[in-house]
Amino acid sequence: MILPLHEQLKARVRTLLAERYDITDPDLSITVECPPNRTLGDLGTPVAFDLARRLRKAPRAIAQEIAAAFGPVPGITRVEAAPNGYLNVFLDRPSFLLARLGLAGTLPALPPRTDKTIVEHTAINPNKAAHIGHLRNSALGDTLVRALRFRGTPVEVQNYIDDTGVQVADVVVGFREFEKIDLAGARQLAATTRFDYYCWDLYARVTEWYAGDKERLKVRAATLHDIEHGVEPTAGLAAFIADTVVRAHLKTMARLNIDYQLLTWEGDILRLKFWARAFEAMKATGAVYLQHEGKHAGCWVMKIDDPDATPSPEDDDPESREKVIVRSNGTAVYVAKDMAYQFWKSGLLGHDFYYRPFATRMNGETLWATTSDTALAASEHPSFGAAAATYNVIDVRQAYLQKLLKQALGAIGHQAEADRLTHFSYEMVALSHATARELGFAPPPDSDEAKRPFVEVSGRKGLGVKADDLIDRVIDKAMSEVDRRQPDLPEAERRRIAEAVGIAAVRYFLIKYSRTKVIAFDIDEALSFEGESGPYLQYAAVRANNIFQKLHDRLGLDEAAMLAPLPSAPPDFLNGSDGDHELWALVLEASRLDDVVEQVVRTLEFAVLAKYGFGLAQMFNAFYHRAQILNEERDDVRRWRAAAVAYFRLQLTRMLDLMGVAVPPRM
RNA sequence: GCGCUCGUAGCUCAACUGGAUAGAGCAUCGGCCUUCGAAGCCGGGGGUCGCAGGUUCGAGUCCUGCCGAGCGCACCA
Repeated sequence: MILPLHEQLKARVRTLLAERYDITDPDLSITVECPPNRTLGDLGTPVAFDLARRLRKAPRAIAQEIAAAFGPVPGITRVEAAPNGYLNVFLDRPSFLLARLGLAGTLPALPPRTDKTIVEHTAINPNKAAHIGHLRNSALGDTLVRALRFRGTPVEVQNYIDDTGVQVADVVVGFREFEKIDLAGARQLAATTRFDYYCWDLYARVTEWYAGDKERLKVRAATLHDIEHGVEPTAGLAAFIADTVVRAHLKTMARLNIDYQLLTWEGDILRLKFWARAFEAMKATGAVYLQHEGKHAGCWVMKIDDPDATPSPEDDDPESREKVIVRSNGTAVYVAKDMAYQFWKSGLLGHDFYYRPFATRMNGETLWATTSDTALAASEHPSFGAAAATYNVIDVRQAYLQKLLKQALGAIGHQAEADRLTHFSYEMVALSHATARELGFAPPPDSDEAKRPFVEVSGRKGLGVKADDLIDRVIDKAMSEVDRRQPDLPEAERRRIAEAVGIAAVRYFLIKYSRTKVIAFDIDEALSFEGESGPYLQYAAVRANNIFQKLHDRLGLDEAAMLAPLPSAPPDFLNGSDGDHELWALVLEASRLDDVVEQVVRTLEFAVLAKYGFGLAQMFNAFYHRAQILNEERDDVRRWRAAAVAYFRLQLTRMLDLMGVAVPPRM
């Protein structure tokens, strides 16, 4: 872990700037970087560049003055001004490594974080099986949760269930209109088939059915009305479908080590009249007002204060600067429910759900769900909602609505909460043309679709790759690789390994791309276990494990015994006395995990985490080929190498855990 | 029409948010399994960073204008 040293370095530079140049500017930011190679230094800062104009001196001269005045700082052996003006710092290698392995000294701790943070992710309509687009959301969301927890932030993970929307209504229509299946029939079906897959196909058929005759949309409207108002038998059937599909989604996500603490059901928000509360707050603060004129006459509207969010395509008339929140018939629009939900998340609603146990989490704890039924309500439950900060993980197409949410918080007088609401936006997943062709989704040759750079996934059309199908394929492929390499292991063990490898492949694939980039999903790439892939990272960790395993098996040396003498061992080899800094470079790179996590949380760019893990694994693999441990005869060299490998393994394992990936004993 | 995002090697993507010689994977060509596992390692070839200006010690990164692509902008959800 390197961040404590960053802080020490910054503090020292700050003090020097104050002493020598009388610069006490509190917002002067001192950035600490990692120089491109170890001969230049271990940490570096371009601070002299920032001061060059202010001090009317060359950056190099400033860097030299700072270096000369630097003085002793624990953990730092040398400070140097590079010819180009960088101020570079060299660390005390042995004490750095020993402290991080817990063999000597202590690590300075960073202040604890206490602000409760809600992360909402997944939020798949509970009317069909999950597809790869949903997986991107969940993989990013879950990695965010893990990253926040890694740095000590208390997190509450929620999954929002839209059980009362048109998508569920459409499947209900399918069951009743052309399958003629009632609740009892649906139960029967759920007991005997892949219910979420069945709904996937049915949903696509309903979409086609509507397209055949627009009049049929009236059936949807009536169904939606019955669901919202609890009219049986429609409402009961809808509830059953949503419940069953949600449980299927949970199972799918659990395969990837993704789970939740609370399911928030839209139906409960409706029945508990959260919107009425939110509406009162918005009226009271003037955030919404009744429009009397123009095309929005009779509607309650909210002013859009951001001109780039003009909702009307035609022109810039005054009405286009407002968003309708309550229609002239008195019903609230879609985003209104989101506002009520968000007010609750931010602790501003003054009203709470009831809660019921829903399932058991992967760690054995209870997965809770909201309820509006007092008969189901548990008398004791953890407290939910009312967070200091919120992340909503939703794809970029919802950016406009998320902006409205933020504005609503500000408009009711809670700018601080608005500032701490983050829309974690990411681009969608489409299919590469090659994969679309392979799956039988190729668009007609001369169509507009065929000319686009990728083929769009559409749940509505049943066009896409189901999450479980992808996971099955990737695990099957991993299984055949494991069978080849580990024929002596029992089947169940090989299966466990294949699952771990498959998860690594899928999860790495889903976060390796920048979130602003559309993923043109390519099945061959997703199934690849070579090069920049999850299994590559696992493989490096497995190799590191094997070294210690072999040390134990062949020489009877366990890790502790191997490393214990190091505090009194000669440090020359780690210090690069032979001109080789490869070992130290590995240690330093491994230590950067906390720095990377900070960057990732700041920018929400999880591709950076993926690349870091890959680069670290690459560094280890190169080292592994060049340097022996088992057969190394120089005792101190062998022990320092073992120490570096131990630290690398620790850090890479932590990094993989941030992606929900485990390191198998073999693979 | 307005807004957001993207354009970097044959393909898919990076570049620590303005820093040191623009790097990886795949593909391709050539080496390395009697030494801790070849899901690996080493090396070669491959670049007008979409185009044109500008800002400054420094620009793939920032500003402006073009070109190309994607997405969004309802009294839908």
